[in-house]
Formats: sequence, C-alpha cells, structure tokens
Amino acid sequence: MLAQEVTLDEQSGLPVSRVLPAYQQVANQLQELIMKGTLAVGERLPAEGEMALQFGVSRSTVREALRGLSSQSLVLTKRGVNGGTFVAEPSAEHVQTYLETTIGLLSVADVVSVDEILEARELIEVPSARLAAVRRDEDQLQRLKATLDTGAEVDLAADFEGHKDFHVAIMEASGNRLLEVIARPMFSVLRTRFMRDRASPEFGAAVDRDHRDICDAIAAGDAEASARLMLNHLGRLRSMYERIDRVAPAEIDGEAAR
Amino acid sequence: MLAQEVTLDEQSGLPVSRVLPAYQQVANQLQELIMKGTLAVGERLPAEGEMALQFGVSRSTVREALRGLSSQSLVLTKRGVNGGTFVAEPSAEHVQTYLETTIGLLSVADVVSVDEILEARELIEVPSARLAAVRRDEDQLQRLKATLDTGAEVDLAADFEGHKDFHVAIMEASGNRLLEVIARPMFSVLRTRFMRDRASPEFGAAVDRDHRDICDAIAAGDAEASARLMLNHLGRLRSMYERIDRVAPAEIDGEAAR
DNA sequence: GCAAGCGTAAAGGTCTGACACTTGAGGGTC
DNA sequence: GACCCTCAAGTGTCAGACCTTTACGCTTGC
Repeated sequence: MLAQEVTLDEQSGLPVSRVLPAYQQVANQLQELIMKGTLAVGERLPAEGEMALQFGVSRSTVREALRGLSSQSLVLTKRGVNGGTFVAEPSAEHVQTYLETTIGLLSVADVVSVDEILEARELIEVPSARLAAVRRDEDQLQRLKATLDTGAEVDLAADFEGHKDFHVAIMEASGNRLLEVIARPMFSVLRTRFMRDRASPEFGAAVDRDHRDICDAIAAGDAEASARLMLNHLGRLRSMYERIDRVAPAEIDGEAAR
Repeated sequence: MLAQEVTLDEQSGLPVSRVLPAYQQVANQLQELIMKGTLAVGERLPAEGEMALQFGVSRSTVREALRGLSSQSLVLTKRGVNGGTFVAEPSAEHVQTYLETTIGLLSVADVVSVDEILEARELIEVPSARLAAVRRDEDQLQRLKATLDTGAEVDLAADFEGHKDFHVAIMEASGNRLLEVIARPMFSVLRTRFMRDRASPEFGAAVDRDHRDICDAIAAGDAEASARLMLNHLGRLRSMYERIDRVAPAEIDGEAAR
C-alpha cells in the first residue's frame, strides 16, 4: 500500500520516475518528524521491527531508510540492550566532515575552482581576524600563540597542519561558530589538493612571520591591523597556490575557470 | 572475515566500539574509491549481487552501504535494464540542500545562534555586492532587476521569496559559486525560522527601497557604494530579526548564546 | 553489605533465497 | 517504417532465521 504513494517531481516536467522507493518514503517521513521537532534530540525511535510494522514495510526497508538518515548524521544507532536508533544531536563536526568531502569533490570536478575557494577564504578570514582582535579572550589568545611554537621543525606535512591550526584558532576566537564550520573544510580541501607542498623554505619562513604579526595584532586588540595583515597573508598564499596550480595542473585542466 | 577488521577510534581513548559494521566498511571503501577518482564520475558500479560477492558479504549489506552513499549524493541508483548504481556527479544543489537542513538543525538546537547566521551573512554578502558591481554581465544584471519587479503585491510569503531571489541573484553575479552554495542555505534557514514574518508594511517598503538602491549601484558598477548599501541593508534586517526573536523566542530560550 | 562475575534478553547486524517491479532493448507484426 | 510485445537485467521488497553486542540484574563469594 505504501508503495503506491506517488510524489511527482514538481520542478521539472520531465518524466522522472514518479514512484519513490519505500525506503525513501520512510526516510522522508522520519526526517520530517525530526526536523519538525516531533522527535526530540536524543529521543529513541521504536525498534526496527516495530517501525516496520508501523510503516507496513519489512525490516530491511526500514533499515535502508535508517542507513540513509544515519549517514546524514540525523540519527545514530547503538547495539546491545537499550540500544536502538536515536535522534542525533546536531553537531558542527558532522557538518564539517561532510563539507570537507563535498567541497573536495566539487573542486576536483571543477564545479568550483581553486580560485573561488581562495577568494571565499579571503572574504571570511579577513573579517574573522578583525572580530578575533576584539572578541578573543585570554584562553583563545593562548591557544593561538601555541600554534606558533613550531619554530625550527621543517616537516612539510606537519607544517601545513600547524598552519591550519593557526587559522582555525583565529576562527574560534572570532566567536562565530558558523564561520568556523564553513571555513575549516576549505583549509582541508586546499591541503589535500596541494599535499605536495612545493613551497620553498623561504616561503615557509614568510608564512611564519605573517602568522606572528597577525597574532601580535590580535593580542593588541588592533582590529584593523589584524584584518590588513590577514589580507596580505592570504594574498601571499594565493599567489603561491596559483603558481603551484599552474606548474602542476594535476588531474583536470580542460576549461579554465571563467 | 570482513567482520573481523577493526578500526580503532584514534582521537579519543574512550571505549568506542571498535568493530565497524560491515555495511559501514563497505561504504567506506566505496567512498574512498570515489574520492580518489578510481571510480570516475558517471561510471557504473557492479550490480549489487556482484559487489556482494566481491566484498564477501550479503546483498543486503551492500544495499545498506549504498543507501548511505546515495543519501550523501555520492552515488545514484537507477532501476530497470541498464539500471544500476552510478558515481554521481558532484553538484552544488546537493550541497545546498544538505546545508539547508543541517544549518537549520544547528540553529534550532542552538549550536549556532541566529545572530551568528546574520553575522556570517554580512561577512559574505557585503563583499559579494562589491564583487557583483565589478563582475556582473548584462544578463545577470537583468535577472537582478527582474527580482525587483514585484512592486505592488503584498503576499507575505511570496514577498520573502522575492527578497531571497534578490540576494541570490547578487551572489550569482559575484561570480563565486562557492559563496552562493554557502549563503543560500542561510537565507532558507532564516526564512524557515521567521516564517511568521511579522514585518510591518513600512518595513517591507524600506526593504524594497534598499534593494533598488543596491541594484542601481551594481548597475553603475560602483563597488564601494554597493558594499556600503548592502551593509546598511543587512543591518536593517538584522535589527528586525532580533526584534522578532525577542518578541517570540519560539521553542528554545534557555541559555542564551554566549 | 558489597564487589566481582555470570546469564540473559532486547535490539541491532547479517545472511539466504525468493519474488515483484521497472525499464530499455530487441524482435516481431502490421 | 511505426508500433507493440516480450524479455531480461537489475533494483526494490519481503519473510524469516540466526549471530553479535551489551546493559541490566541476579547470583555468588568474600
């Protein structure tokens, strides 16, 4: 009976198959319940067998629906006694993980160019530095300083990691978690895409100097200087990424970004 | 045999169950193949039964894995002859849809406050307006103007939709698709959260005036004026959202955002 | 009385094998 | 040559069984 329900695709008049699979319908219904708040965060859904009865489908169908929801981090499942399926608590990490893989794919597929990522990063990080200068508390400042302490080591990969930490620390200090959620995956994508890290030693030194300057400005609470220095810093990074991208156009290269 | 593979959780020493379910392992392996590009976009995976053999698990297990991947828009399945599972082409829409639901959840769960969304919006939209003024082509300008043509009508919901279109058109004209992907879901969340739309008629008129002014500045190619006007405009919106939020604290209210 | 150990049952995880439904392709008919 | 029909590959769905995990509670022993 459930299989008869149809949901026509209203956007396109194209003959897209009109019958949604049962597992999809179940997933949709559950998702709606969760989004509407009918099912509260942390609440336990009925057991799989029970839901199968309620929806009038088999347990396998329910399970397929749940797999979809859980891979979107809408629910999580636990085994054992008192196990079951629970409405997951929304968390920034989930979103970040997802964005990381997705922006990565978009970038590899050339749906967005490296240039666009860098530009977006500038847009977000410059004002973040400004905010951080004003809002950072002592704790955050300490954590920011800690990311600079990697003075003499020259391990390329670890170096990149350290740089990422610096930028993440600033986003944290900006006091806007949404910005962090958005910007963080962008670092990761850039890192993955430029893992080779052909940067010269002098370049690394320049980056370190930039970081120190920015940190000082933030410590001093100088919003404008922080923003200005961050802008310069990102400009430097940008030219490096562009050079690398030109030298080693990796997989894709066909049509250059508009 | 597959069930014996273990993946210990390296981040936390906490006793998180160390055996990943088979469907999870299968999903992980497939995901990796896709991300690495071993499986090209559009390529067809083996039939479910075949994969079951290859992985040494049952077909149901493979299906559960596929459901997870498909709900992340990594693959899509078609039925019938020549049906099967295909590596999905990454698309901005998928990301937007996902972000919309997730940011919505984060907002409802108070992981990010409305204030943070508004602030992030400011950060992204103000520079976007600046970019749009410089980069927009004639086509984009026409589409932007078209969103203004809704002069006399006063349908509240449709009104909001029109406002959204205006802002989306600007993001498009900014020439940075990543910004669009990020900002668009934020509108949607705000819209959903303030569906009631208690805005007074005068307020709507002021918004319309703002939009026209911004549009003019973009048409004139005046980057700084565009940015300035957008900043003012968002400030106006912000104060409205804040007023609404204060008057009708809806579901949540407990601990105010830090 | 309390701590350690064991059993148990609820719930998810996995398997098997069967059948239904969808849909393009190829062949047959007019 | 256009239309229809059949077929087969592959996904969708089901039923029912058994395995595995794990917290709770009972028993046992000190």
